[in-house]
Amino acid sequence: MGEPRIIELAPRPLPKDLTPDVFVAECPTRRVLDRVADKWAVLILILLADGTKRFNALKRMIGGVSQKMLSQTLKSLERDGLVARRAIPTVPVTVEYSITPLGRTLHAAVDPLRIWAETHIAAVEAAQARYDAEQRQG
Amino acid sequence: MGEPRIIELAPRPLPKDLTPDVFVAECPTRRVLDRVADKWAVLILILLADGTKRFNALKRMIGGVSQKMLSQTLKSLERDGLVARRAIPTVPVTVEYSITPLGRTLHAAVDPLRIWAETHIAAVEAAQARYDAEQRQG
DNA sequence: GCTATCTAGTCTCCATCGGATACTAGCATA
DNA sequence: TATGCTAGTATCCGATGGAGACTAGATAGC
Repeated sequence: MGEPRIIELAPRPLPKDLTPDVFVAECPTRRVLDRVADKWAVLILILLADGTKRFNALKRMIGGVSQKMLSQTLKSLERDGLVARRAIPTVPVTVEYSITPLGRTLHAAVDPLRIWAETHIAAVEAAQARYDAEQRQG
Repeated sequence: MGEPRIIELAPRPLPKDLTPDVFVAECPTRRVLDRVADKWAVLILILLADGTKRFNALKRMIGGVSQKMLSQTLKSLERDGLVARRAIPTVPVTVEYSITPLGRTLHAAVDPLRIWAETHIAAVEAAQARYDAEQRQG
């Protein structure tokens, strides 16, 4: 239990061919997609793209995130090379998280998701209302 | 347990202001982002954007998906108005799933994620190897 | 002097989530 | 008669995620 899963070196079955394919469960790209299609990762990346932030600042800005998930997600993002962690030996110690160049390329792919949610929210809620009404009398 | 969670009409606290903000846990846009930043939803949308498909076809194409998650995710996507379900009364019954116009707008926002995973996989794996090596020697 | 507070987490407990497996119906095929 | 097809559902159990207590070491307040 001292070892969080992300530290474990998972046995990595080599892909049969060299074409990356997210639809193959064992493909490394699929593992990356699994990690990246994650609400906390998306929210953290969007915030850090806007500037370096400290742990508790992120915690305050992301409504509903637990310390455990924030800590876990940041560690994964750091391992994936998307986020950089810098500990400053003050008392108490402060830790700064910033986005890396690689992380910035992912942010470009991820921010449209936030935009989409914010612009199409009305259409989604309308669809849900329609669906629920049909279910009740259907 | 007969009622899956997506059917429940969750008590929906009204947002204090009218600005959608995914960082607020109670904001409807956040709920949408939570649903949409999901690996199965992403993979299903990408496949259906390419053409109408049947349940078992999707199951075969998406490596590692369980029937339960496929069925649940399709139902959610249908409720959100992103996917249309058509049951054809053959024997045995066949069911066709297709993407809606709204779903197509989301697909445009989601496909870059797949592209990103497939193009940056090498950089991510390199970062992971670097991180793991550092961890081992402290 | 004693207590509270700040930081960035970790630890433990528990509810929920997701995966594996078995099962359903009704007809076609071997 | 047994087997397979369809599109799921029911059930069990392990993995995941959230709530809250707890850690260190220095500082500020009473």
